[in-house]
Amino acid sequence: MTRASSTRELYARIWETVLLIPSGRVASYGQVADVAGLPGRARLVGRALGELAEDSGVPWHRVIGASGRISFPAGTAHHRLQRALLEDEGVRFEGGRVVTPRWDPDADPA
DNA sequence: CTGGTGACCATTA
DNA sequence: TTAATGGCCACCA
Repeated sequence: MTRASSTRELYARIWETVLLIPSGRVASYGQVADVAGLPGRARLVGRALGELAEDSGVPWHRVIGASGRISFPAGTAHHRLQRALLEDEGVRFEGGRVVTPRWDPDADPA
């Protein structure tokens, strides 16, 4: 495998990982980083998602903070959109926190 | 080059 | 429970 990964390649790897998250499930930025083979690089995940085009098909909304909270400030359009998309998939919230179980990459490889 | 910023996170207090 | 701290590091002025 290639070792000298460019930032673009790392982004691609992150997007591929996010694509694996099943509908109705959520994963944290750090979790995505781990699965993508980039432990400790949670911030890179957020950066990679910010580069996505609207029609990318990557389910960016299934990625939330480790605390179970949406990372966009409450009240923003981004925040409302992400929450709406998740609720449409059956993800439940309680007190601004996701209570639906996290994605388990081992149990749900695809 | 330096310094600030941030869709983060685990730890500590 | 919240707040501060240190680590992470790509990107930008």
